[in-house]
Amino acid sequence: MMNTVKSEDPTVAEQAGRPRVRDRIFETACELFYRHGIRAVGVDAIACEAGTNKMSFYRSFASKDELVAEYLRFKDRNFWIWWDGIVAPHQGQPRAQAEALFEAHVNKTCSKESRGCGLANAAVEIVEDEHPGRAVVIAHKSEIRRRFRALAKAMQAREPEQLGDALMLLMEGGYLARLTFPKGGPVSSALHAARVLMDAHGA
Amino acid sequence: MMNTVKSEDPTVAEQAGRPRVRDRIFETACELFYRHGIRAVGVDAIACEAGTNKMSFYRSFASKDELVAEYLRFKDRNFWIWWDGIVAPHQGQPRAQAEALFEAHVNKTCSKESRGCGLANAAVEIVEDEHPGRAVVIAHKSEIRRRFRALAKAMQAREPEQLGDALMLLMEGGYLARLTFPKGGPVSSALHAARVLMDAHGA
DNA sequence: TGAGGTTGTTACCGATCGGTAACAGTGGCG
DNA sequence: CGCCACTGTTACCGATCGGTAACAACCTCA
Repeated sequence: MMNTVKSEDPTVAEQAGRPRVRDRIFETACELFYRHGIRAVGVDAIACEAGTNKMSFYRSFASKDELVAEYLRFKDRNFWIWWDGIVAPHQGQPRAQAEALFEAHVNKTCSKESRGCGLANAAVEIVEDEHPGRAVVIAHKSEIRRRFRALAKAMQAREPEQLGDALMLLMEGGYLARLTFPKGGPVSSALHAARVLMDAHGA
Repeated sequence: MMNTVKSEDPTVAEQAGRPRVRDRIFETACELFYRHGIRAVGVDAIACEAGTNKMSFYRSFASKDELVAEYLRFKDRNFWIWWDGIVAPHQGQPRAQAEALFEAHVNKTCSKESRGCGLANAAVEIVEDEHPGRAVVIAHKSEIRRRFRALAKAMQAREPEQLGDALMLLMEGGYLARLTFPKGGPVSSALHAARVLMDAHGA
């Protein structure tokens, strides 16, 4: 009754050795949400696609909105892991970091499976302020802005806030454009545009 | 029985003196779709908000998808009327035209009621290729790209395709950013960024 | 062996989805 | 007046939405 070796504490169990049902559901939900949109995917569809049923779903998640919020937090975490991984090899060289970011961004966004940015898409779909996912989206985009501005400042660019915002607009625009254009869309020009902007700002 | 003065031909009636029900429904639908999103608004809500009922709705529109497509065509027409109106005063001066476009874009997108671009939002919500609205969105965004590139070429800019794409990314990014940021968001920097880009391309 | 926790299964809830049938009322115009 | 187009009303359809109750099967571990 006291301490067994595994899975006694629910909070520990949630992040550790939890068998698989919850993980399968979550993984399936992430893919469906990203590919088809949040509102377009129902709880039944998620559970079914994950090889289980709705009841098991609600044994693992309090509500669909809560799952959506968790999906968005997952996307957020992954994004910054991606960002940090791109930036790391060029530590202390903000200009090179920005270029690497845009090169990776173009590659990622041009890939066949890309449906833009899941968090940006959620910004379109989730309008209600009370939705638990809305705060995640806002925090994510605010952090992007902050980092781009910090990057511009580190480059010692003239008008770093303007440059940072401009870089962010380029990236966000690429995500959006990917939804209507196939691989050869305007996103392809993002890296070039970013370079031109940074040059012009003396960075 | 032959030609009376009004409303004998259904196709004429549809675009001319049709009393008001259809128009009220359509107007209401446009506002609700833009404010809350397409998937979030049901037929019942539209009809009710327009002061009528679902039956009258389906007497005027073949289906919700068809109404959505008409909404998007409406947004498309309005956009080009806006664009042409901004561009007209600076005929023959492509650089001034582009600047006027971005100034107006910033103003429009920063307004309190703005929810970005209805067509871009639809690009997120409508995933199915068969949806009658999807083609409208794709055509709209393709035309935007074409016009920006043409504008860049008219400026005699270096690498006009790249500049045109970059300007488009800036504008689209502004639409997207508006969904997460209040008035003072990154959109504010769009005009400045566009100027810098055009300068750098020798336009 | 026995107990507890995790699953699968089935049926159900009220609400809403997009869409339709049938009928009553109303207005304009010949 | 009488016709007819338009509108409102009500009730309904099958499907799906998010969410729950109750019970049987299972696996693990003591």
